[in-house]
Amino acid sequence: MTVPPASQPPKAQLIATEVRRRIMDREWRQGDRIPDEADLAVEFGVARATVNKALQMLADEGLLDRKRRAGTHVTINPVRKTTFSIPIVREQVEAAGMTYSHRLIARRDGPIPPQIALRMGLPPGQVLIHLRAVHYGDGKPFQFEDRWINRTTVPQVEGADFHHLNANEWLVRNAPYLRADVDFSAANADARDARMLQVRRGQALLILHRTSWNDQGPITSVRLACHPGFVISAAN
Amino acid sequence: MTVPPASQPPKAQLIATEVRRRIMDREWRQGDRIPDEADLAVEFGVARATVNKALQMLADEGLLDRKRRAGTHVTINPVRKTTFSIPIVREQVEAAGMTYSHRLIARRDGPIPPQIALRMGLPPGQVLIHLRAVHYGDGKPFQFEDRWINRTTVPQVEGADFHHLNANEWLVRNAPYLRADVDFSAANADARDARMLQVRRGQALLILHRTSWNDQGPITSVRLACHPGFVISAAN
DNA sequence: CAGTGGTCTAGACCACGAG
DNA sequence: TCGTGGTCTAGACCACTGG
Repeated sequence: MTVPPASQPPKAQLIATEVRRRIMDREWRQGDRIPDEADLAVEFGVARATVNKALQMLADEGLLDRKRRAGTHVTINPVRKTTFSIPIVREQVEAAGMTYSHRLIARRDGPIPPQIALRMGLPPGQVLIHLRAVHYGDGKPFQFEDRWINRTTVPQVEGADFHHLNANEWLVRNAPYLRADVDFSAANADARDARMLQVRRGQALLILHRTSWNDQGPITSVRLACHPGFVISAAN
Repeated sequence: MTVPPASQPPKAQLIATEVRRRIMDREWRQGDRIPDEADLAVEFGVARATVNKALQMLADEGLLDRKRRAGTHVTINPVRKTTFSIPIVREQVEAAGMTYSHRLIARRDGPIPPQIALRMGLPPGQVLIHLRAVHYGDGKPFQFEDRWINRTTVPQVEGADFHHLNANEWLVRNAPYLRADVDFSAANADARDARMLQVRRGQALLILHRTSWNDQGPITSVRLACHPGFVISAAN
């Protein structure tokens, strides 16, 4: 594969693309072992480190399996990883050309229910800060948030005012996390969901549960009930 | 007594961890500019390339913003990217300790509805292969699949028998894709969903839409209706 | 313009694990 | 055991973009 003159894309990218093409075109088939880095470096006329970078990218994508000594193989079941980012509600609303607003419904201390305790890895009944809020786009409910915040790991939370800056944005700016779990599910709107989101009871809602930790322990766990029509997209 | 050097984690990892710690501990705050690669290389006693690798990892995580000339800054809104992989149904069922089976309900040609046409970027009404199948765990419905396959980009599909190997696995092995879209939403079970999944009408279902392309065009577009209780998890 | 990250190289040593 | 990928280095040139 020759690269005519000065190439715009980085060589590692070009090599990755070429390898992808060979896989797509079945020159290298599922399960096949491909040439080792040194050989490819010679073929492409680059340093081995460059080939290494290209192949690592493809391995990250899930297209290649790499093992020392065993070499690099085309993945049998190329179940590719997909990445997405949970959008900040406000940004999502504004991206849709609507005006964002939110309303803090309640903020009080309370004992965490078992399900939340399980998610956060805390003893059930431990008292955390409990928030409820609704996010609006052009005045229409967009997302209903039910959140628990652990003051042990985020002591500064005591002074935070969530009426103007919403909890998510405050946390994101004031309590960096190391790790987070997210899961998606569906649920029929219960009475409260229905009231908050102004939908009928039983309406199918996309539910997002998210829990985050720092090195001290769990920071926050939130259940987001999304208005129908809300869609989470990802690509790759 | 000499110190056994043998550092298990790669230096780039250690540096990434240390930088993460400095951000967590607010030594470097949101928006701050951090020292440039050359300085960090001196501080940590490594080559600049090693620092570069570490910082790129953190930038990929969304923790740092890097720009030429402007330097590296701690992200203001550290909205971190999350990665997940759509599990192969069979693997998911088996991971739960259940026995997987599936049933092909229908396979026939048909014109694609507008919504699918939009997703695939094909003209509405174009005739594709239309499949319906149900995936079971221990004989109980787990997922209901409604799929369209484009024989133009996957001519080999004509000879495929989806009774024994399900369409997803056949495609994954026989039609490598370059790009895929996924989205999540929620819907109330309609009559067909309810029948296929053996749930009551109106039950909230997690819906997954997935469309994939190769260099020839769209390969397949599928709607997966998941049995209640089904959860998609991601982490970071 | 010049400082900063982006990329590449040639060479080296090492760790893992298949055979 | 020893081939293969994992990682690191020191040095270099380049591309972008802020000031």
